[in-house]
Amino acid sequence: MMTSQRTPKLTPRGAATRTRIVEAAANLIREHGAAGTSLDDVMAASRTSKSQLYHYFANKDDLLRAAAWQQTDRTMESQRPELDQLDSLPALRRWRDKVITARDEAKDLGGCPLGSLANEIADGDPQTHAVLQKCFTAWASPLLTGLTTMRDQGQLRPDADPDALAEGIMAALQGGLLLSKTYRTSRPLARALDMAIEHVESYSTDTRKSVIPDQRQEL
Amino acid sequence: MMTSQRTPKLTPRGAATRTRIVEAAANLIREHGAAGTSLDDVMAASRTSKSQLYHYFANKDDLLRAAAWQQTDRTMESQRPELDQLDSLPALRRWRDKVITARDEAKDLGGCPLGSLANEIADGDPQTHAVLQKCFTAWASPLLTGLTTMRDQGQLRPDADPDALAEGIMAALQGGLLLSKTYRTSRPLARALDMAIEHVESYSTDTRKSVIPDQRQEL
DNA sequence: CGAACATTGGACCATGCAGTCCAAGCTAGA
DNA sequence: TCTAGCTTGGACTGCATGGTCCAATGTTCG
Repeated sequence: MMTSQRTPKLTPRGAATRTRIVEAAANLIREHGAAGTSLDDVMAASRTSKSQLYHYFANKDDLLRAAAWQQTDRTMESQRPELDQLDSLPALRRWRDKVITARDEAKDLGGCPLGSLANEIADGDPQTHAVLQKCFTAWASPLLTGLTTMRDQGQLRPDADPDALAEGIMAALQGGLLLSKTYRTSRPLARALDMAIEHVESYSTDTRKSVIPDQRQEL
Repeated sequence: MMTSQRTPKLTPRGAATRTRIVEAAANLIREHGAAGTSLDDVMAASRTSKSQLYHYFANKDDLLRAAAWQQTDRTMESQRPELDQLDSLPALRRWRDKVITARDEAKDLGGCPLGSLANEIADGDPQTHAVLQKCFTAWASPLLTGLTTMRDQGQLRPDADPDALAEGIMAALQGGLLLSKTYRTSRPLARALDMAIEHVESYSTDTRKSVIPDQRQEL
């Protein structure tokens, strides 16, 4: 009822097939985009038949939505455990490192699978559009939680807006991934994330490393 | 020879037709993406026939490349004159305002036409990929120039890296546009650009408004 | 004028695609 | 065991798409 329209009984075998389909679709979409992935491709990659696709999903859009969820889960999973404990500047930096490493390892695959989808789907089906929003929000949620904790614990000044900070980090992440995908280097992503984290740091109450670090040297 | 393979004579009439095609293609791509734009759509929108398309362009990819250039030109044009004078913090803020206003006005159209293309084309034809890189570089170039000037004039500390700063701003811009497209508000874009500009500001030598603005209030 | 050549119209083709349909196989519970 | 319904195979349809081809029509220039 969430991703599929009716919810047939779903025996173990059926559930396994459904999972195989979604994972295959998510992989293909990550590599070739939604428009570049045909149902025949999904069939081949998941060793299923057309009737199976349409047994478990209402249509291609429905499958796309399921794949988006899957991709979100997978992405977040790949950033754990760091993702779940983003409540200090060092923790943010560790997460940054993990994100960059992940990109390096999967460099041949495009940038952010969610970003690609969002760009591609943005118009079209409003239902799918809503799913994309939720995916982004889910992804950003640990960030928001961590930043809120930091502020409440006094690591960040009271006037720090966790919501704005989290959104800034997400934007840096997405933009960095896009540029990294285009230029085929992790450098843009690294710079963007550093920028975002320094931005958080500028709200830090720890004056030891508050901004204007070595301003002395050029006075 | 730049976008088209052979370069036939190109009489005034031919040049006009070619232009009509490219502009129509760029518009359609901005709205529906590259994959979502068919040659028939382009034909209809530009009032041309298929033989005309293939007379002026080798294939769809070739047309896509031409449209990317066109879109870059158009985007940069829409940000002038601010774009050409990004050599101070106030100038950067004026540019920011213009970018956000532009997005507000064309809210129904997707985010960054170049970003969408980059995301879509990233794999596929390496020639097209190269064009996308050049487009981004061209767009960022005024930014780089301005930041370099700022550093050389002493507005920014000597250890400021104009290249890194420019890339950070571009990432914020792209990511902000993507999120704004997804959430249908300019807020993410505004926040991302503010973050990037504050980042530049953190390298400012003007101590009057160097970061840690009103840290007093919570001590 | 007449010959190159740029330009245009539009029929045509092969292919790939999403989506439909029905009959056959499998499984679980009564 | 028997049956209801979950599960699967795969042929088939209708359509859109990128790309080809050729003949007709302008246009330029010697």
